[in-house]
Amino acid sequence: MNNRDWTEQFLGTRNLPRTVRDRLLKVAQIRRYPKGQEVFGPRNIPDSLLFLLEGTIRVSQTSENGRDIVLYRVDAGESCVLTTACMLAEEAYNAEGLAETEISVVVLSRPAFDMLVAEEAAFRNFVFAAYSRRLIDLLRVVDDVAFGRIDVRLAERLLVLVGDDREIAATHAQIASELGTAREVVSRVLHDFHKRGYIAQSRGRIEVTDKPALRALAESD
Amino acid sequence: MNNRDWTEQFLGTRNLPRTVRDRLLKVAQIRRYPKGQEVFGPRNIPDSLLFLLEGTIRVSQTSENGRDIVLYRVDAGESCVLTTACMLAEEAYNAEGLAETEISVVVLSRPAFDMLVAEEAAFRNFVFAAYSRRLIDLLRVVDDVAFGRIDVRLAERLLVLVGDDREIAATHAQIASELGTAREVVSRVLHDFHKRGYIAQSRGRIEVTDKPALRALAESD
DNA sequence: GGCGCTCGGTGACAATATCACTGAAACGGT
DNA sequence: ACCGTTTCAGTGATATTGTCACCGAGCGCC
Repeated sequence: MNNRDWTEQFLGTRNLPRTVRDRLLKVAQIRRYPKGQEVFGPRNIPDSLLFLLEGTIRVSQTSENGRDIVLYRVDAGESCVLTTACMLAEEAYNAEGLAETEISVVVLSRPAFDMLVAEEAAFRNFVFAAYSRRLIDLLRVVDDVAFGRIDVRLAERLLVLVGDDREIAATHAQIASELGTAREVVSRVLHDFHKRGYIAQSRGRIEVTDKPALRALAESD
Repeated sequence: MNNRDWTEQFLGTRNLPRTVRDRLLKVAQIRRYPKGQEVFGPRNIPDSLLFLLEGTIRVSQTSENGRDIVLYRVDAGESCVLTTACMLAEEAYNAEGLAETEISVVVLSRPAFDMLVAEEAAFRNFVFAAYSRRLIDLLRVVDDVAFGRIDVRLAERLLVLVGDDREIAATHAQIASELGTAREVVSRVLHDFHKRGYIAQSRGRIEVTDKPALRALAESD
C-alpha cells in the first residue's frame, strides 16, 4: 500500500487544501502494530489521535469476571474516536483496542488535531461523523445485548465473520467473547445450527453451508 | 431562574469573550418543554443543538417488543450530544429523549454551532468532553446489561432514584424500563429486598429503609 | 356503589448463564 | 512415533432471568 500520501485515504483529509495536507504529512507520524498488539486500553491511554490506514482494530470491553464483548471494529479509513474519549475522560472505563491484523496507523498529536478541527470544516465534519457513528454502534450493541435473542445474534455475527468466504477460523470461546456470552452457550447454539444444516464444524473452524438460512434467522428480529 | 444570560450556565460558554457571548444571546433561542414531552426521537429528528438550562432529559432506547432501557440522563448545564449524532447519522436508531421534568433548553442552529466550534477552543473542548462523557456512559450501560446481576443493578438504580430522599415515586413497570428488564423481575427482586428489610412498599411508592445495605449490595460487583 | 383501569403478585415454563466434568484433538519435546 | 500437556468442544445439573397467562387489590370516575 502506498503510504506516501495518506491524506488521500480519509474523507476528512482528502478534500483539504494542498498546503494543509503537506503540513499534515510533516507533523503526523506513521506507526505499525503487529497482529494481537494492544493499541489502547485502560493501562495504555493514548495522548494522540489515531487514523487507521490498514487493517482492523477490534474494540472490546472486558468485565470483572473476565468475559469480553466486542463493541465495534475500526476499519481502514476510519478514525478511532474512543482514543479521544479516553484522553478527555477522567472516568474509569475498561474498553480496549486490539490490532486484529497487522495494522498501520497515522498518529496525530493533540495540538495538530486541535488545529485541524479549528481550521478545517471538512475535517471537523469527519470527526463528528466518526463520533456519531460510534454512538450509533453502541446503541446497537445495547439493543442487542438487552433485548436480542442469542441465536439471532450468533447468526448475525457468523455472517459478518464469514464475509464472502465459506469458512470462519475461530474457536467457540472467541465467538462467545464477540457476543459477550459464555462458550457453552455458543457451543450449544452452534450444535443446533449444525443439526439444522446451516453449518459444518471442526476444531477451530466453522463452515457456513447455508447462508440464506442464517440470514433469514438473523433478520427475524 | 435567570435566563437573561444563559452563557453563564455552561462550561463551554462561560469563558468566552463578551462579544461572542452577546452574539450567541442573539442567535440562540430559548425553548420550554412540558414534563413528558418528547424532545427528540426517531420521528422527531432535531436540526439544532440543545443545551439544557433547567430540568432533566431522560434518554432511553426502545426495543421492537416495546421494552425500554434508560441510557443516561442529561442534566442542567449539559449538552445533548445525541441530537448531533441524530443529525449526522443517516442510519436508523431508536433512541429518544423525554423531558423528565419541565425543561428549558437553549436551541442553537447548526450554522451557529459550526461557527462556535470553529472559532472557540473552549467551546470545542466542551463539546468533545460531552461526547466523551456519553460514550463512557454507554460503555457502562453495555457492561451492566451484558455482565451485571439484576439485583445489583436494581440496588444501584434505587439509590440513584432516591437521592437524598427516603422515598421513590415510581411503579415497578417504570423501574423495569430503567433497567431494560421485565416488570415481573423487578417485582420479585423488590419483594426480596422487602423481605430482607431494605425497603418498604406501597402502590407506586418505594421507601428505602436501609440505604447502607443497598449500597453494600450495589457495590458488591 | 359499580365500572374500568392500573398496579402488583404468582405459578409455569423458556431461554440463558454458570459450574463441574469429560474426552478428543493438537502440540511440543524427546 | 510416543507421551505428557494444553486447548477445544460436548454435556448434564442447576441458578438466574425473561416470558406468558392470569388474578385480585387499589384507585379514580361517574
